[in-house]
Amino acid sequence: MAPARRTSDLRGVEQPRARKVTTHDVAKRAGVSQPTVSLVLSKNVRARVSAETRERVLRAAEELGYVPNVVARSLVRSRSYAIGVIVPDLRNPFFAEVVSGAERVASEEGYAVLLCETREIPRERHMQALLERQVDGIMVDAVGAASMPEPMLAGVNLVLIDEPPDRWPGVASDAVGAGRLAAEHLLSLGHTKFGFLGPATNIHAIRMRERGFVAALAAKGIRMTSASMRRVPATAAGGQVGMHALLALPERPTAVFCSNDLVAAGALKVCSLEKVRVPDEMSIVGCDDIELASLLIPSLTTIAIPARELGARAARLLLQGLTASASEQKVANRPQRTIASRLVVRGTTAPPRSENKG
Amino acid sequence: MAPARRTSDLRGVEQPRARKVTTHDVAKRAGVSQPTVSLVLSKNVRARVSAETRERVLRAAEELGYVPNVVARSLVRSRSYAIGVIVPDLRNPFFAEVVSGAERVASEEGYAVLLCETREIPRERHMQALLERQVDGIMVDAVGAASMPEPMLAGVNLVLIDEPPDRWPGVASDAVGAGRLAAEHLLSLGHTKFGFLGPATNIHAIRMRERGFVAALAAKGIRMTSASMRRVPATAAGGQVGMHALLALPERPTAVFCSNDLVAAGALKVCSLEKVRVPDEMSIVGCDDIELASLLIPSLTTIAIPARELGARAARLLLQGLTASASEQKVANRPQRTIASRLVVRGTTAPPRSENKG
DNA sequence: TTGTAAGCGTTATCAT
DNA sequence: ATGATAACGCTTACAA
Repeated sequence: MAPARRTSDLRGVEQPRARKVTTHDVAKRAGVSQPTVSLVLSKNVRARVSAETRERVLRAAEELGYVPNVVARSLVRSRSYAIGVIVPDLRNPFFAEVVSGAERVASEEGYAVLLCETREIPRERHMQALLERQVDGIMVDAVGAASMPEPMLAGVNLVLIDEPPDRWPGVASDAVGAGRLAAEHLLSLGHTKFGFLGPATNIHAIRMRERGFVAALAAKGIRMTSASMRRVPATAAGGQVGMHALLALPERPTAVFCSNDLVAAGALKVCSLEKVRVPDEMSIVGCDDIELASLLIPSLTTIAIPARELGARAARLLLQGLTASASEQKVANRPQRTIASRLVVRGTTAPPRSENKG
Repeated sequence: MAPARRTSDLRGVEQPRARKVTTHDVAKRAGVSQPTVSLVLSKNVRARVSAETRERVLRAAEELGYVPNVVARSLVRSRSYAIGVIVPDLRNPFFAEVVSGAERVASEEGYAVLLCETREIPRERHMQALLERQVDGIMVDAVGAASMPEPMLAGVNLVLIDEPPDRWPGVASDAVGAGRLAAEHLLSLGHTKFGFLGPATNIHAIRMRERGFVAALAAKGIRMTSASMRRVPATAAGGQVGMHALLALPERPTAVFCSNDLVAAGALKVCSLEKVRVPDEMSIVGCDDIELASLLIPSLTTIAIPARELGARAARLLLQGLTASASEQKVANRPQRTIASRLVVRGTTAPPRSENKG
C-alpha cells in the first residue's frame, strides 16, 4: 500500500497541490480501461470507439480537470514536440524578431520553443541541454553552427539561419545583396569616398554584407582603403567609436555603410554631436531595418532584412522536415533558401556636398 | 524479438540516425547493471559506487557518446527542469530584456526556458501548453495573469512580473514611482501645462505609471484636462498620433509624459516633423530606458526600468521556490518585491520657453 | 469496440 | 557496493 504521494508543495498558496489526474483516474470514473481513455483523448483519427464511450470519457476527463502529460507521451513516442532556437543575443531587436517569428509558427503547430542565448552561455552547452531534452529540432541563428563539435551535430534536425550554406538546410537573407544595394544606392547619389563600419567577426551574414559592399564598389573601380574600413563591435557603441575614427581621417568619406542599424545609429549620433550634418556632409546607410531605423531623426536609410520572416520560414522548414513522410522529404531537403534584401531610402542619404564643408 | 527500431529518419543528411544510446547500452559495455550506470551518471552525491566501476561506467558512456534522456528523468521525478515565460510581445525591447534576464538565470541553473508570446496566440492556450509539458514553474509578464481561468492557475508555480500584487509571488518595477519621478522632474523645470500619452489598457504597470504621474501633479494642485490625456497604443505609431493631437490643442502642453519609450520616440518624431523644437518648445519624458532612448537625437529623458533585472529576479524567485525545502519556504513567500525606478535626464527636457514660441 | 500487456529510459527502493 | 524490480503516465500492438 503506497502512501499517498506527498508532492512537495512549494507554492505560495495554501492548499496542497492535488495529485495530478491521469488517464487511469479518468478511466476509473468513466468505467472503461485506461488505454481506451488514451484512445479517445489522443484524438487518434483512426481510433474506433463508440460514440457513447467517447462521450463518457470526455465528460469524465472534463469533470476531473484532466491535463495530458506530454512528458509521458514524449517518452513513448520519442518525440518531444519541442524545438530549440539558439541566437546570439535577444537584446538585438533583429534576433528578437527572428525568435518571435519562429515562436509564432511553432506555437501554432503545437510545438514548444526552448530559447537559448549564447551571449553569456556557450552554444555547446545550450546544444547539449537541448539534445538531452530530446527536442525534435533546433534552429541556429548566426552563432557559427558549423564550427561546433561534430558528434554534437550528428543526427540532429538542424535548420540554420543566416549561416554559411552547409550540409544542413537553412534560410538566409541575401547579405551580399544587402551590401551591394547599399553600395549602388550611394554610388547612384554620386559618392566616391566611402567608409565601412562593422565587426571583424566570423558571423557569416555580417561578413557577407561587407563583402557585397566592397565588391560592388570594386566593380566600379573603387577600392576602399583599409583606414576607411573600421573594425568595431556591431553595436551602437561600436558605431560611435567607428564614426569618430572616420571623421578624424585626413580624407574623410562622404558616405558610410554600417553592418547593422545599431552601428548606424551610433554613427549618426556622433555626427550629430560633432555637428557633421547628415545627410548633407555625411550619408549613412544601415542594415536590418529594425524599428529604431524609422524612429531616428533623420530616419535611417537602410537595407531591410525580413527578420521575422526569416524566423518563421526557418520554423516552417524545420517542422516540415519533422512531419514529412519519406516521400515528401525532397521538399525539406532543398537547402538554403534565401530571402531578398530591400533598399529603404529615408533621410540619412543624399548626394555628397563635401565641397561646401568647413 | 523486437525488430530493430526504424527511427524514421527525417534529416537532411544521409546516414540514418543511430538509435539513441541508453543507460542499458552503457551498462552492457561497462559490464554493470543499468541502475548502477544511472547511479554514477546522475551524479547523485550520496551515490556510493567504487571508484573503479565509476571509472568504467564513465568511460563506456564517453565512448558510446551517451546523452542522458531528460524526458525519461522528468517522467519518473515529476520535474521537467523547464520553466515557461509568457510575455506580450518580444518585439518590444523591454520584454526582450526581461526574457533575456530570465533566460540567463534559468540556463545557468540548468533549466530550459519555454518562450510564449501572447501577441498572436491567447495566453490561455500558452498556459495550457506549458501545463501539459509539466513545466516546473511559469513567469508571467504583463498579460493580466489574474484574469485567467481559476482552475488553470491552481497548483501552478507562478511568479508574476509587473502584474498587480495578488496571491502569487512576483517582482515589479515601481511604476507609480516612475510616473511620479517624471512629474517631479518636469515640475522642477517649471512646467505647468502637461500632456500624457498612453494606452487605455489593463496592463497594470502602464496604468500605474499614468496614475503616479497624475497623482504627483495633483499633489501640486495641477489637474490634467481629459483632452491632454491622449489614449493611444503603446507603440511609436501611437506616440505619433498622440503628439499630433496634443499639438493641435488650443492650450498646447509644454511637457508630455509617455507611457513608454516607443511612444516617446513617436512623439519626438512628430515634433521634429512639425518643427516643434525639443526640448525648447516641448519637453518629452519616456519610460523604460530601452537602448533606443539613448540613440535618439536629442537623446531621450526617461525613467529607467531595470527590465533585465526584473526578469533575472523573477527567475531566481521562481527557481528558489522550486528547490527550497519546506523550512526555507518563507524566503520565497515574501511576495511582490519591487525594484526602484530611476530618472535619467537627457536631452528632451528643459524649462518651458513657450512664450518665445512663434 | 474494448481490454490486456508490453514498453519508452529513467530514478528509487529495496535486497543481496 | 551493486543488482533486481517496480514505478512514472502514456501509446500501441494484439487479443478478446
